[in-house]
Amino acid sequence: MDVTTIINSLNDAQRQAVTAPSQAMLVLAGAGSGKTRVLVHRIAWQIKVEGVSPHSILAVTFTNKAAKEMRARIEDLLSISAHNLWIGTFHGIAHRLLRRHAQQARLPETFQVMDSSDQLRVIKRLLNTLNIDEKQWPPKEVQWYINAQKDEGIRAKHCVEAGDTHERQRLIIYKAYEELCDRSGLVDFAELLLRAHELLRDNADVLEFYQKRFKQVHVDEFQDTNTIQYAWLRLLTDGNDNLFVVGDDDQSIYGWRGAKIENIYSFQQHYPNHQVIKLEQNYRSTCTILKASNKVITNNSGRMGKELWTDAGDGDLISLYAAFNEQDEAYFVVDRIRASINEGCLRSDNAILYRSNAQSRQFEEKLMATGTPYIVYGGLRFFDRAEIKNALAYLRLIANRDDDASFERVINTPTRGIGAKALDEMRNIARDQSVSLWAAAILLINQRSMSARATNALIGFLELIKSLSKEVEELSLDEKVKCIVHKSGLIALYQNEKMDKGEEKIENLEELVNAAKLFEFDKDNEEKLGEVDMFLSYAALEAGVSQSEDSEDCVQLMTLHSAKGLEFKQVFLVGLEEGLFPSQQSVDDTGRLEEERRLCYVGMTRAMQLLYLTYAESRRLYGRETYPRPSRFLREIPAELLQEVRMRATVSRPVSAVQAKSAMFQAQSQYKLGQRVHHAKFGEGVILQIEGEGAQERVEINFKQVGVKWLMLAYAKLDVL
DNA sequence: TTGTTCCAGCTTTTT
DNA sequence: GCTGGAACAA
Repeated sequence: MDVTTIINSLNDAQRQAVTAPSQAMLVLAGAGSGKTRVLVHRIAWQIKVEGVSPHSILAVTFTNKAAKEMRARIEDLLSISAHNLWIGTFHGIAHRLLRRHAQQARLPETFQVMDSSDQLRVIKRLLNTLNIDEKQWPPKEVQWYINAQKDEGIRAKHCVEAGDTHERQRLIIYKAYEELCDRSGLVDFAELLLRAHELLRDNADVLEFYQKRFKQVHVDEFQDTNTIQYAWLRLLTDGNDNLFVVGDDDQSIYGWRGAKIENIYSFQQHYPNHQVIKLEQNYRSTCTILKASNKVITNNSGRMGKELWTDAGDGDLISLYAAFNEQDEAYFVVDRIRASINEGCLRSDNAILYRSNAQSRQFEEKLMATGTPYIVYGGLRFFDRAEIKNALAYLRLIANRDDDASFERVINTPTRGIGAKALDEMRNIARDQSVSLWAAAILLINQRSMSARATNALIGFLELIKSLSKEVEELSLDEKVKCIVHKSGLIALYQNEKMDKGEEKIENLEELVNAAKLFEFDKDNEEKLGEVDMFLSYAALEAGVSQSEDSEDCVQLMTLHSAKGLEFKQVFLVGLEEGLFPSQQSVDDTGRLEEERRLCYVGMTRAMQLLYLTYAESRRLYGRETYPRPSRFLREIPAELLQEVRMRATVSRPVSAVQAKSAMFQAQSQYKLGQRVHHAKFGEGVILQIEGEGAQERVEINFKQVGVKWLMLAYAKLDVL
């Protein structure tokens, strides 16, 4: 293996980071500076040059996508299978540790991972049994509180008793929730992390084992780690000085869910021998885009300090469009996107980024109306869909009859005459005798206290699960799922539902069977799990095949948060208005406002070639017309880097203003209406219309061969005939 | 058990 | 102004 393949493609700073001797290292990597590249090459370097066994390397990311990408790139670079390399998300790694050491973590071998909606259900049920009013204690808030405590590493027993009644009540709920989860072997996301931390903290032998095993520990997006994640990393690397972290304080946008930028500062204290390397050369954007982004982010205080630069040219100015309203904003954006597509851009070269999900609708409508394929990221994930959760609950219940959450979920889905009353009875029995709902159901039947009809319905359900268990025993995973989905009556249930919706659900269930078929079961997995359990964990920890992963070329719509880590040729950053972006809730809190500003920075630095910023002068919000002021972030961009696409003074008379403007541009343009031109690809044609100015100037041409097209003059190389 | 009506709420989101 | 959930009636 030639070392040069690992370091040749790197710049000086990158190479320095990759080839540094083992020590604590903080790589401050600006947007588009090759962050993942450094991580991948660092790991490759350690394996190939330092002779570290892949077995001794740990790499932690935040998303499954990032983990997958990193693994693929390492395999690609080294042409080896990175199979025994531990690369995963914090949650995935924690899960693995807990499976391997369930006993020492004081968990049952069969513990189940809950996702957030499972957690919410459990909390609702808990409040119910505690006779606590949901009005006074919104389950969402309780969930938020519990997770926040766990993210800080705080157990109920650590909280100081006393305080006001509200405080005390909250603690009672937290405590009861912990007990309930322990009793039924349920682990939520935050618990995975906290438990994994406690496992290492309280078991010297386990800790020593992993400290010895992991010669090198790498962390991606370090600025997004929360208290407990960082504490866990410190335990793991304690005394070894082998923590290699990559992050960007300017891209920390998850403070609201517990991420601590401070971890970057603490790192420097906790690892006194550390080295800091800044990656400031940007390989993504034009100089103009970088200048503007740098300028915006300098308004934040307490930065580590970092300024991106590039070899690339200035590129086009940033376009600013003041829309009349949100409709007009959408028209403008879609119009520009279509123009770029006509010019040969891929649809997926275009991204519309917004602050909040609700904003996507206008753009969707306009894209739909023009027949432009698009994809909206975010929203409901595959394994979060109700029909999928129902099917998985059957699968769970068959694997483990004491899984109360699953039991409750499917006992009357589809409806089989077991109502709230019977269920209440079972819950009471289960609580009084500390048994599972399944056992309680059997006791209830034997009591003969219910009507014959209810009893029979209950017996029917238990028999169904029993017979399904038997039937499914010998089948392959996908056949199991298929059988369960049909025999449980789920398919029949959705067939009777109102046409369109039910059909989609059935399709999703079929997709689930397909996912089971494609699921690669690793027999020698380190967690020592069976195939079904492995699949269930996968369902809980991975987003899964997001909404029909059509690889069709699509315009990309997403929130600024989900755009992190991505890049696009053309970016439309929309809704730049006070109250929307920055959001209303953050304007009077400096800390939160700075996070909004980082979000803006993230958004701007996604753009490779062209950046459009738009805002609306009037916007319907919650049914009311609002007249927001342009976002303060716009004022932070130097005017010389901006070009206004529409004069603000023309608001009152939009129609005539546009006409006047187009007349004005026609006069300036080097092209004239009716002029004959030649295009390299489309051949000869005649100019029908001219619009825009500067980089945005575009013309409509009637080509002899290919018909009428809109072309951006900045791209199109036209010869006047 | 199902359908209707009424009412609150409404950033960002991965695991 | 719309959506989802809960409460209620039939």
